[in-house]
This record gives sequence, C-alpha cells and structure tokens, in this order.
Amino acid sequence: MADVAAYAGVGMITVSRVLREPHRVSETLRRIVNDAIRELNYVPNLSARALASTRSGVIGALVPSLTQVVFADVLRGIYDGVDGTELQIQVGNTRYDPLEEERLVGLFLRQKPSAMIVSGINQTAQARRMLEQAGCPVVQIMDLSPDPIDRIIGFSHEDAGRRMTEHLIDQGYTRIAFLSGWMNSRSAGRRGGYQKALEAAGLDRPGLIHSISESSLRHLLDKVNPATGRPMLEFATPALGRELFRRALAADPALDAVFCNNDILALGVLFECLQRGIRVPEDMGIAGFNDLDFMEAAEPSLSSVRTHRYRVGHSAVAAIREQLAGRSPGPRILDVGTEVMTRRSTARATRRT
Amino acid sequence: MADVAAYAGVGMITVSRVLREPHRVSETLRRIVNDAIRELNYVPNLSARALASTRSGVIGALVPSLTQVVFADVLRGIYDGVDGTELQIQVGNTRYDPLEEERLVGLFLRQKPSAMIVSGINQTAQARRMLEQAGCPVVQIMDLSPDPIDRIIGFSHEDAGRRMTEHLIDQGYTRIAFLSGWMNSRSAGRRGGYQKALEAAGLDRPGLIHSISESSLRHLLDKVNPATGRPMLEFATPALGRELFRRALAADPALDAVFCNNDILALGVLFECLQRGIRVPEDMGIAGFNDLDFMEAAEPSLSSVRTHRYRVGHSAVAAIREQLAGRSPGPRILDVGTEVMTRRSTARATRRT
DNA sequence: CTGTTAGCGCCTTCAT
DNA sequence: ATGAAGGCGCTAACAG
Repeated sequence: MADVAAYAGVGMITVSRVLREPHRVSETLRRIVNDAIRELNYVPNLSARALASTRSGVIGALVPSLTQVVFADVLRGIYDGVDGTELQIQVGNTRYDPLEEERLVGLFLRQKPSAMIVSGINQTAQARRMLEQAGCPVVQIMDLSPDPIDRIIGFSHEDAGRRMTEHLIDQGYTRIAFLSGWMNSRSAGRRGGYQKALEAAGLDRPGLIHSISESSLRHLLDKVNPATGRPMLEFATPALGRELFRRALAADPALDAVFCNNDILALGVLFECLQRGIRVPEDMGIAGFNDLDFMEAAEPSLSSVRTHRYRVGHSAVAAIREQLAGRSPGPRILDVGTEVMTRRSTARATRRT
Repeated sequence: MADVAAYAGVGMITVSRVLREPHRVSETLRRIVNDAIRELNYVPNLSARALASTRSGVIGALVPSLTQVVFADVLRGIYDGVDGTELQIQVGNTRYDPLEEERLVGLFLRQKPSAMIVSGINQTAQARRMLEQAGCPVVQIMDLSPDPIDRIIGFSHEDAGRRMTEHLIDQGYTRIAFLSGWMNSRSAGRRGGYQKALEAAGLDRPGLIHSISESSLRHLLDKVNPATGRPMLEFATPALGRELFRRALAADPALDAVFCNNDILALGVLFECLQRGIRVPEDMGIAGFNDLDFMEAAEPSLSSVRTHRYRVGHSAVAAIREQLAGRSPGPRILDVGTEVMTRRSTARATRRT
C-alpha cells in the first residue's frame, strides 16, 4: 500500500480511503490512486485490515447440518445475501450438538465477526451469554421465540404441524401417525402441533408416534468420521421412512394416514405403499414437511408444508447488512410463515387439489 | 497477550508458543501460562496471528453449488477433515460460472489461504495461473486430469458413464436415451462414456440424447436472486426428469431404457413411468448417477453409479494437511473410483440383483 | 528452552 | 479533503 501511495504521490491514508470510502476522496485523486492500484497490481491484505479496524467483515453462520437440503438452502440464501458485498461467510457445522455449537460460538467470536447467525433457539446458557456479549448483530434462524438473543427470523413449527394435521383430519383421516427420525427442538415443535390438532379433534391415541432413538439410529447408519470418531448422523433416509412406516403399521393396522417430519421420510412411505399395493390417498394419506422439489413431481404428488429456507437465510443477511449500515434492521422477530401444500397424496375427500 | 505474559511472569513469545507449539515449552512454564490464560479469560486474535505469520489458516473451497447433494457431501467431507484442527474453511459458490470462479480465486488469494480446493478442471486460464502462483497447496476435486494444477482427487466420469451404459446393454436394452439438465464438463464426460459404449455395441443412433439448454432451463425455473439479479439455477428437479423423459419418448417411442445424468432426474422418470403404467424394468430400464440414498429405497430400487463425494472432500483436506505438515501428501493424481450399483430398475435379464 | 527486538499492513486519531 | 504519527495483537528472527 505504501508503494501505491508513493506511486500515486499521495499519503497511504488516501489509498485506504479510495478502497473503503471512495466518496470521501476527490474525484481526481481517486482516479490517480485507482490507476496506481491497477498498475502495481496491488491487493489489500484482509488480515491487516481486520487487525487495524477490529472488524473482520466475516459473518459466522452456525448450522446443524451441511447436507440436509433445508440448511443447504438456508446457506445458499446467506451466500446470495452477501453477494457483491465485502462481507464473507464463515460456516460452522454443529452436527445438532449444542455443546459443539457452544464451542464453535467461542471459536468464531475470537475472530471478532461482524455478525453471527445461529440455528434454532436451543443454545446452551454459555453460548447464549457469549452471543449476548458479542457486541455484534446476532440472528437466530429457522424458528421463532418470544425472547431472541438479539433478532430471530423463522417460522412456527408447531403452527405448521398443527395446520397440516388439521388438513389430514379435514380429509377424513382418523388414525394419523407421526413419523420422524431423530428429534430436535424443531421436530418436537411440529410433533406438538400434530398432537394438539389430534387432541382438539379427539383423535389422539397411544402408539401413533414413531421416531427413532439416537442409539438405534447410529446403529442403523453407523458411519463414523475416521478423523474424529464422531458419528456422521444421517437422519431421514427413505429407507428409514419405510422402516418407520412398517413399524407404525404393525402398531396400528388400521392406520390411514402418516404425517412425516420431513419429505424424505414421506418418500420412503410412498415407496413402501407402492410395494405393498396400498393405495394412496384412498387407503393411506401421506404428508411430509419442507416441500422439497420431488413432492410435487411424485406420483401421486405428495402433500407437504412449504417452508421458506432460502428466504430465511437471505433475510438474515439483509437484516445484518441494515444493522451494520446503521439503518433500521426491521422487527426483532420476523415470521416468514409456512404454507400447507395439499396434493393428491392426501386428497381423500372428493375435492382434488 | 501482554497481560497474560505479565500475569505469568514470562515473555509474550512464551505465551505465543504455548498456544501454537506447546511441546517447545517446558512443562512447568506451560502450566503456568495455561493457568494465566484461563484466569484472564484470554482469547487469541486470529487476525493478528494471520498478519504476523502471513498464514491465515484458511482453506478456500470453491464449489459450483451449495445445494446439490453432491457438493454438500463434498463440503461435509471437507469440514470433517479440518475437525479438531486450527484450519478453517472458507467456501465460495461459483454457480457453475468459470468467470465467477476466477473472481473468487482472486478474492480468496488475497487472504493468503493456507490451501485452495477448486472443483473440476475447467478453470479459466487466468484462474489457473493465479492458482499456480499461489504458493500454497491447490487441490482440484471431483474429476481427473493428466495435468492437474497441483494435485487432483476425483474419478473418471467418462469411465463411469461407459460402465453403466455397458451394464444396460448387457441387460438387453437397445434403445438407451441419455437425459441431463444443464451440461457441465463432468456431465459431458458421462455422456461421452455413454456414447462410446453405445458405439462399441453398434447401438448409437440420433435423437437419443436429451438435455436442456441454459436458456430454456432458466425459463423453466426463472428464480432470480433479488440482490444480484443473477439466476439461481436449479438443475435436476424430478419435474425436469419427467419432462425430459416425455420428450425422449416422443422422439423414440420404442425407447427401452434411460441413463440419467443424475439421480434426481431418474426419480422423475420413475414417477412418469408409474403414472403411464410403464413397467420398470421390463418395459423401461432406469439408471441414475451418484447413488443418493433414495435410489436403493425406491420401488423398484433404482440402479445408479455410486460416487465417493464425502471421501473426495475428506481426502482433499487430508492431502492438504500432510503437505502443510511437510509430509508426503500422496500421489498427485488420486482416483477414488466409482461403482455401478445394479438394482431392480435395470434388471431385465432374469438374474435379479 | 526462553526472551528481546522489529516489524506484519492497515486504520485510527489528530492535525492541517 | 488530505496527511503524519502511532498502534492494532501477534510472531519472526535472532540472541542468550
């Protein structure tokens, strides 16, 4: 940078300003400096900038999984949100482990991030404290809470679960199972909504909920990271959906619908029905959650709850950018909502949708 | 850090050493310093470290997509690879655009990364030059090349495409279509293998290849990033698979098998067959590529080519770590191979697999 | 094995 | 609107 300044015949600070706040430098000098930069092929050193300014320009984003489509979509929204900005994204994979999340929060905070994005509302007390004192914008995503750390963008899983269940009840299904892989707090929210809807309709009964314990899940898919020895949990395969469905059917042969905690499980249920000759939606209603691409294209098309993952990620970054720019970042609690997509797989009542 | 040094009654450098190369500090001092660190709640400043050492500890990873399962798996392997290390991952999304990749290469290199991981072998000349002069390990992934920038880990798409096609031919299919979304160089490799196999068997004929132009793809899914105005290309939905299959069938009603460039398309083809009452595998063989979870669980189970995405990401980081540690990082060209998974969807010959 | 002396490259404060 | 010092927190050399 000193070279550029010398070459352009100005002070270093002017070069610095041209780079960061061009509008504060006179038109002429700006051009001269820019030419010098190009001529000398100068590239600024981000570490030095971060050190001197004590702002790294990094947004830390902690997600529970990199592979689940849901969070891949969120990440895409986040990356698109910083597109064309100086901001960088630093992703951390918590693997659905609050302690790992806590560790990563600490790790990320060392870098004096410009902002933090964390998934859900189940941070450890320690993690929450660190985030509260981080002195940077913090956005929780993919859930709602009346008491966010700083700011939260997501939707109500309980509400979504309730509405989909009401749709199933509305279609005349009466013995509706709930299928899920390993439960996290968001899955539990969905299940809670399901239960409330059943209770309200007087349709709740024992033995309808089928999920899988962490231990048996590991057994089912015991891949282990060779480096760390940690399990690489892969929830929600179609094979697991088939398995859970078989179990649910064994527990209640009169079952007439399943609400799956996610679409992948629902796809497995569909395949199991195909193999057994169970007619969908006549003999069995199938509903999923998230509304991935294949739900609409399936045969029969599968009902699901559409969630706005991309938008959540994108909005989180948008709010952060506003806040960083000193503008109003919008409400502390932002509900992006969900939509029940009713399709053939639950169209038992004559009115097909 | 000065505080810690004072508190412990040692020089700053000793604190620094305790943090980075503990084995070079005497047992006693190490304990004293560690206690001081804990007492004072000291956290090192990564920017300062990066500036002073001119090594950032960041591995830049450029992938064409964050949402495609293939690259999500690769990323998971990469993240798992640095687990428990001081290394950090910085991901860039090139969106299958070589120019964007070039831009990101330049951007990332400014940060003096400890290593770079880039996808495929189609870097622009400029990007390639920058990477060659980066002075850090560079690993290309997910393809093979006799002339890697530095080091390459992947598999032969052409070979994989050829072997799957040979399997189809072996099962007695004679009019085999190739379906793909937007083509990239790896898709093209698969298609090349497919064509060679067909030619070798004298089964090639015009009108068997159905892919989709970028323009019509955009038209099909014209979501645009509101921030940048760039299209958010989502290749390979099941709906696209159904569409391409219909087109292929219209072009050749006697079609008896399809080799899909990826599993998602294959899933769409299966659903289209279900709807039309086309029997699989008797009337129509279906094969995909990547062997995602649902292929095995589908009804009928779907044949595919298993690729080792996670291992590719993990091996890339492993090689980088070896190289950074000054040890032998293994061969410059590492072929992790592929496996043709033959399942019911292509089991036309009596021998079911 | 430990400490001292100099920066790493940039941004801040204060002048002008 | 521009410039001159000083320091951000740490590590590289070298010295002891």
